[in-house]
Amino acid sequence: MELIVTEKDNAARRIADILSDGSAGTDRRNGVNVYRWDGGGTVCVGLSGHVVGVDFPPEYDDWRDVQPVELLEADIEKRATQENIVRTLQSLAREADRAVIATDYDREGELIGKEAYELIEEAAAIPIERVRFSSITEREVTEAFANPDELDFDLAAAGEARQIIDLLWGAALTRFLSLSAGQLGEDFISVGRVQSPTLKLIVDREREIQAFDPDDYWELFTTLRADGVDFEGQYFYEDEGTENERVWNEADADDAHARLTSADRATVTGVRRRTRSDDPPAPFNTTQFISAASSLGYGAGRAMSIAEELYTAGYITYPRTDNTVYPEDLNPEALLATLADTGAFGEDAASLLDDGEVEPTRGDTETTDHPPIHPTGEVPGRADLGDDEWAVYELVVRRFLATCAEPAEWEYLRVTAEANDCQLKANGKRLLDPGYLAVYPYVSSDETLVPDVDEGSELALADTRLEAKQTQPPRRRGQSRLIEELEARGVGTKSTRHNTIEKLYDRGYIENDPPRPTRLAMAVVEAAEAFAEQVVDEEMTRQLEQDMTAIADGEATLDDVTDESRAMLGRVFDELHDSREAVGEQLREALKDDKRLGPCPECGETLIVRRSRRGSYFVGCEGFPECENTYQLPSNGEPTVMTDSCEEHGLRHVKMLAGRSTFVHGCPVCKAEAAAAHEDEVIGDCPGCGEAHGGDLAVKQLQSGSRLVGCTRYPDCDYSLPLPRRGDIEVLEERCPEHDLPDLVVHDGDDDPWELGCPICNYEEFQERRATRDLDDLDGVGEKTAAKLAEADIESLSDLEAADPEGVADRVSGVSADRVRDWQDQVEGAS
DNA sequence: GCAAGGTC
Repeated sequence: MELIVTEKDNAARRIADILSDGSAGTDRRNGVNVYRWDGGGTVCVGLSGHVVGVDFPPEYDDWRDVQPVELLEADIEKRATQENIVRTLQSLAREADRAVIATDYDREGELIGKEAYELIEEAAAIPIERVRFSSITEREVTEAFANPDELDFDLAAAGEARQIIDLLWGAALTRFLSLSAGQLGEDFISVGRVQSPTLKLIVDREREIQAFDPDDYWELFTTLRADGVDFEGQYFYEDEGTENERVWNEADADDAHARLTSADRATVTGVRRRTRSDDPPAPFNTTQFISAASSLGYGAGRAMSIAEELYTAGYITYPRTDNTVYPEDLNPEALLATLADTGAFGEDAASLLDDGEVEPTRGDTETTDHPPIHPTGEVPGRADLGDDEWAVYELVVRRFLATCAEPAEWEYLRVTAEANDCQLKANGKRLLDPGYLAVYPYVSSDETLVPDVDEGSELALADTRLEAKQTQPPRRRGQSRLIEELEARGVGTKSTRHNTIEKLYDRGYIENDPPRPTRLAMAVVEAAEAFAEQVVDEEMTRQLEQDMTAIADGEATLDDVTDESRAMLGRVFDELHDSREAVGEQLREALKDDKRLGPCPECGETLIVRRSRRGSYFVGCEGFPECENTYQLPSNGEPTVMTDSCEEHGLRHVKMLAGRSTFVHGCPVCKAEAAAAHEDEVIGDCPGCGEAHGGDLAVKQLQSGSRLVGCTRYPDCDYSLPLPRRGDIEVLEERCPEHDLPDLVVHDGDDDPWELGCPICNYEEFQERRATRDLDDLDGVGEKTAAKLAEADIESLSDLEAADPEGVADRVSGVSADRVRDWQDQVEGAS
């Protein structure tokens, strides 16, 4: 029997399909898909990326028992991280008489291949070959299998060196900083070769913003008119041969303003017209896809998770790729013809075919990993996808269409004029031929109208505006700009950059969007700059890339490179040794800063977020025990202190992080004052007390900001029904015939009022809805996944909540236990 | 409970 091993299940299925000519059957072993054909003579199994990982021996597990520097001398072991897959691979290997490694054609793929190689070798003494192909098409795959090669152990060793260096630096320095600051729980302080330079990029920009000193300047605009058309003219002047719009001196600006205001005509001094072509974009790699999706309002992580779903469903190609050149195998005419038969893109695709020969654009990067992201021949209908999935799918299709289209042609018209010794200019643009813009509406095709005028003609001039402005600090980069920057600097990979940014959010290093660094992040970067400069410097990645190339080329060994790296890290620890106290103090102070709100209204000391002995959060005064002032916080979520603050109390707002149900609590003093001013309004009898006690139900507002309908005998009776956190609650005259309670209405800003109705009926409905809400409300569950889950009797969110993750993973192909746990977290977050 | 890299 021949055993074929691929990097992922999806690739295994497609390769089995090609090599078996569609005859392969599927069975499952330990919850892993195995594809079999040739009467069982050939089997194909997919890994899930790395199925083994590097780590220190267990005796190094306790952070307090081990000096971080001791990790430098520790052995590094490989251990199975995906035991089901390892077991399946090894049992198949024992049945096989030869094996073929068909993992992805890149460095990490070679290492994953070597991991499979060693696992097979451990189980059976059989020959093992390697095949390489850069896209899973019939021609490439059959050709690769007809000419098998050997595994490239040097290339795999380059990847292993990276693993070892990343683990050593990351673990040792993370432990050192965490220990020095006394942060040992889940709030440890992490650093790493990729995350720390990424964080420094954000911190450096913040430093520029903080150091920025704005300058005043003025700009002047006026309305010009010719042939009954109004257009905008902007004042400019020439200084040493360059054209300037900004006037840096107020007296000069006032002078120009006076001269333009006193003029009512301008004479055209120049007309320049030129046409320029605007080339269609290159095919999508991961970074450009994330960037385009961001202009549709999707964050990097969300865009990638939708793309993965579309890929798993078979609608688009693999979404993690650096390649921006379509492979030879891709026949754009054939794909356009397929799309031309569909409703949504039919006309656009057909129009491109009508234009004659199709020559797709090429980007700068041609790699062997995967083709650029493009639609496959399987086209979903609009009803097969949710709104977000469709929007992203349409983006991928339209990008493909755009790459097959002609350039757009623009005409630019520049008119200059003179009025009372002042020069004015107007720039117009007109779309002569839309070209690719006709199929790619994500790029603006807005025109600016400037009428056709002749040199020497007269324009009417009116409405001169003098605008006082200030130079602006550099902007914070948004997630997609950061990812583009990381790619340009060679930091991280196509598969990890978006995760790195999410990790920075999770670790409390950045907040908001565009991300800004916390005080902790500033302190971590400062500490690293002072003592372990390499770990925040992207130069470390560049050096590592060079070293890996040397290993891959046989010019250095894994030991040469890792020994040198160990020595360098050893020198970092020599420096750090004496500074442990100072570093710890700096980090602890920054951590506190991130929790400080502002002055205590009682004593003038500082209010800070604290945690009670029972684990709940509250706001207390740093003047404790002299000042015992405290404020409650909501019970759900982790509090973080935001940068914007309450004008009345000068206190920073508090946000409660609770996954999808994250919300802004605001100023705790305002909330406490509102609760104190609120009078409980009795609306009926309490059904919880029974007749004996005769408690009443009232609309209550708590200090924590929560609102509820609860019993007036609280805490003796704790009957309560939840109410929304936002908006004004109005109690109506109408009463519920069943519960004898009044209907409630919530007024929230400009939106239509929200009719809650009777609070008991409303609560019952809410629970009902929650129990039956559709599964595909969840991130990462499309219709196909929902259908597969239904076969395992999981049809609602409450079914999912009650399910055993391991059991689901065993029964449903393509769904892991971790994935199920993610979904369960989402359900919990939403309730 | 550390990293980064695969994958889901």
